[in-house]
Amino acid sequence: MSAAAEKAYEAIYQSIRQGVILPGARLVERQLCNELAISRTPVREALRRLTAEGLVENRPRRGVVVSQLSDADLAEVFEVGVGLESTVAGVAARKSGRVAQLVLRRLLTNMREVLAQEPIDAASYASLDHAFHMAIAESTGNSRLVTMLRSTCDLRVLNTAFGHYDRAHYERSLRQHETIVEAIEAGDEDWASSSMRAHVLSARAAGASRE
Amino acid sequence: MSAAAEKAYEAIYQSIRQGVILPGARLVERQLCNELAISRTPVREALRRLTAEGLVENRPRRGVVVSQLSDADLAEVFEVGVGLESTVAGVAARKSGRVAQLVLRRLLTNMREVLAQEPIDAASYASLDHAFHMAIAESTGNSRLVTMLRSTCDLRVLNTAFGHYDRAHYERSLRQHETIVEAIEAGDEDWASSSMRAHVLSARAAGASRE
DNA sequence: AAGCGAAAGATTGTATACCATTTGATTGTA
DNA sequence: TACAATCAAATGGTATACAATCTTTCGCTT
Repeated sequence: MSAAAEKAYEAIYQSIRQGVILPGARLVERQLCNELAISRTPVREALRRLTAEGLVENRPRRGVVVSQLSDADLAEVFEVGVGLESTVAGVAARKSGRVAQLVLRRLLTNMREVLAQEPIDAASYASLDHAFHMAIAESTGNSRLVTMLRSTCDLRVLNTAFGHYDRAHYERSLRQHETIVEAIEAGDEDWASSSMRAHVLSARAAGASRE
Repeated sequence: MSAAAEKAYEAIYQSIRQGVILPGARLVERQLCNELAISRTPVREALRRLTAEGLVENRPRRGVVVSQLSDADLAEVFEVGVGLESTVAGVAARKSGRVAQLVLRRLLTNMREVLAQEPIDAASYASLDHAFHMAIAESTGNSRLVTMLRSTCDLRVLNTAFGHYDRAHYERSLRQHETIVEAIEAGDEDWASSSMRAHVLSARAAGASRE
């Protein structure tokens, strides 16, 4: 994907991630063309890529809309996440190198700083959490795991989940992250895998408790 | 994706799946247009979708080629597959319905028929194996699991793996399939998950033994 | 003869024009 | 007033034309 198409993808992607475009909003091709000063072809290409990644949905002949995460969708994401994340953590324990582990440590430090504030900046924590999980995935050196995790470990998912977190939830989340890093550094596959599994399941439980 | 684009996608997809177009082959847009009697726009759309799914690779300004599965790729696929497939089987044990289970039984019967022949038709078995794993994924009702499994449970992967199977390997594979179905029918999540995990790991071992 | 370079051809990337379908409004009728 | 039919505007789908870049080939120089 090159120049114009990449530009369109980045622009739309960031707009969705940062909430400039809200879920349910319709994306009109010609409108995006005007805003980005490019033609429809690369815009369409970007939209198709976003469709493949699940950020938008394509209703044939009716345009694309930013996808909403229904409760059913969240359930699906967690169902996938439990298995995928624990696999990722296990592989990371076997394969991650020293530099990747330093990145994880750095992210833990940043998370602690966010939780030291009052009130807690949920968006910042979500962003760090996302970076944390993706960093673990990247440390496996398995590009397929990275790609798959990207679609489940979505910032919108995290923001939705964290929307109902209280301070205790955040602090538990941080402690779990610390444990996961410890397990990875120890190279203990089972420990890493299990603690990640527990982490995801507790996040699901915290999210579900709002119902 | 509609009409022409869908037609292009199906045509190219099937050509790759059925080996009409071999890995490494270059796909030239205008050429595909002539064969399919449509314009470049839908052809390009199909190619981008195939790129997203990993069947082809896109070298900017240099066209797309059918992706080759290197040994490293196979290792990645199995690394993902071990976790993903066992998750899928576990969910299927919890959620799959009667009709889905009948489909699985039917596939087992077909596999037995293929193995009753001499020599074994590897392509037929690979096709059934693919259908079997996808059927389990679909029985979970989780569209994200289905999408993800599609990219790991690729026919080319299976054909590569089965390329070195002997009769004993095939028969072991069938027995494992039978066990998995039994576990799913029993609604036993752990059993289904574990037996699927064992199944994938033994397939990996059988493939690796050729080195 | 071998190697380098430039030009021509091929191919992808982008823009735009045209067609088909959907959507929404307007008008006429019950 | 409510409803339906029809027409117009909007919008996505497709085709094609143009631009940028890569590849190959042919010719020149050493």
